[in-house]
Amino acid sequence: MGTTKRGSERREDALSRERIVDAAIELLDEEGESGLTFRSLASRLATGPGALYWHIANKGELLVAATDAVIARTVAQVPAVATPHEAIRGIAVGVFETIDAHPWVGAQLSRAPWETPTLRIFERIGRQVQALGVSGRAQFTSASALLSYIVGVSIQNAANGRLFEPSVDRADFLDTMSARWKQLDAHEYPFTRKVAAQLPGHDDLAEFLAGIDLILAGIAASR
Amino acid sequence: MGTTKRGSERREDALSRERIVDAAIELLDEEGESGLTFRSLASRLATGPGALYWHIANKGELLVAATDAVIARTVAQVPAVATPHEAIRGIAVGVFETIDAHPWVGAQLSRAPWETPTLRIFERIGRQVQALGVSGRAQFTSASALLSYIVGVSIQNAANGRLFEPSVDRADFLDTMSARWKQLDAHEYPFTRKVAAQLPGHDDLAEFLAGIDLILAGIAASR
DNA sequence: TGTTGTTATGGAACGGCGTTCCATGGGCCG
DNA sequence: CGGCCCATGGAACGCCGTTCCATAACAACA
Repeated sequence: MGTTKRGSERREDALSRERIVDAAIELLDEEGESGLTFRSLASRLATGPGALYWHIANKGELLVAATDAVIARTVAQVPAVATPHEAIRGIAVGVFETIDAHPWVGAQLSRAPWETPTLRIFERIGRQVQALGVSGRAQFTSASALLSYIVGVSIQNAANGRLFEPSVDRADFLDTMSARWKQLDAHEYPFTRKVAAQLPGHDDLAEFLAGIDLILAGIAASR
Repeated sequence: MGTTKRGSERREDALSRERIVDAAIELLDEEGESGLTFRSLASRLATGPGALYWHIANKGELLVAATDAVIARTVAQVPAVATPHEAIRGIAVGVFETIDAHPWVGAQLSRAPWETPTLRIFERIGRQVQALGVSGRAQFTSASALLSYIVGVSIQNAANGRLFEPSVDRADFLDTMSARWKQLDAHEYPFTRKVAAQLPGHDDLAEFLAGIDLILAGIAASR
């Protein structure tokens, strides 16, 4: 692996771990997860696949690095607010929107759990859980329940967006889904059929935050 | 695609969608997600890769079918209990244990959301939410919050199990993780470092159920 | 400035993947 | 018995991640 050393200026177009990771993020955002290959990445950087391996061990490491770069930016941008409750909502919204904008981040978070990206989120949540006054052992429980919920819902949400072509807009998508649910077997899926009617006009982010409030209410009730 | 027709008995070793899916499940359980290839599957069924495509459109469909078979078995085996609260815990435990035993099921659930397997779980949860007395619009919110939490935590848990070789046992795993967390930067990760001490002796399933109770407490509080 | 050794590059090649193609065989119906 | 369609399975295509290695760029020293 390469450690670019010395203050001396190497060639202008020199590769570096950072340049590679940035290009990978661009590629993932533009072409989706399947658009990132060592060949496409190399061609974007005007080099060959072999050269990349001097800076990065394998594709897994590349994906972790790309995810970490994106998540680090996210947690850094969460606005400071007055109450822990609001702060947790802020983190939740940040993660939700990040994964919505970069669906590959979600997939990566569940594929490689408890890597640095996950820990960044966990840490931010944990501090606020502490600030809520949750006692010792319950801090871990509360923080990891929130983490799992936030990441879990965000992934589901982002995956939904890719169920149909990007051209299909949100209202049409919900209508299609609702119609499909209504055609399910009446005996096997009574509940799903009933709530299908609620699907159009459904606000994912609001629903998500309502879930956060549910969990926070639970934490408060059992404090 | 093939529709095996007629009551007549075809050759003894005839392929069928069902035989293929069963063999795929075996392969996934024994060799993990990367162990399932059309070639390995064909050789287990003593045929060639091309023959499989008569019964199954592509690998995605195969994975959905395999996941659905496993999840269907799971929801069918959830024991009947007295209260909706207990019933939801029962479903949660069933899903948790299924994904723990078949980690590939978890990956698949988040990759292809709102396919039949997810709907099966959603339906069971929804009925119990209804039985809890949750009112109209809140039913959807509550059921999908529970679904996301249950699937999200189960996936994280199963992924943890694959972080190290299967030979490493659970206590060693938690010790290693705890040690790693304690070495994080003191200024950037104060919370994570503090709860690292709680990691050994940590009971994932109990923690998971505690989170369920948190959410149910929240649902009850806001009913 | 010339020489030497390390750092870094990038093209070629390897094995394996999902998928497609197509020549062939088994079983039913006229 | 002959024709036909369902079903089979092996070969081939184009891609992937990764490895290998010849060689270019650069730093240090004579």
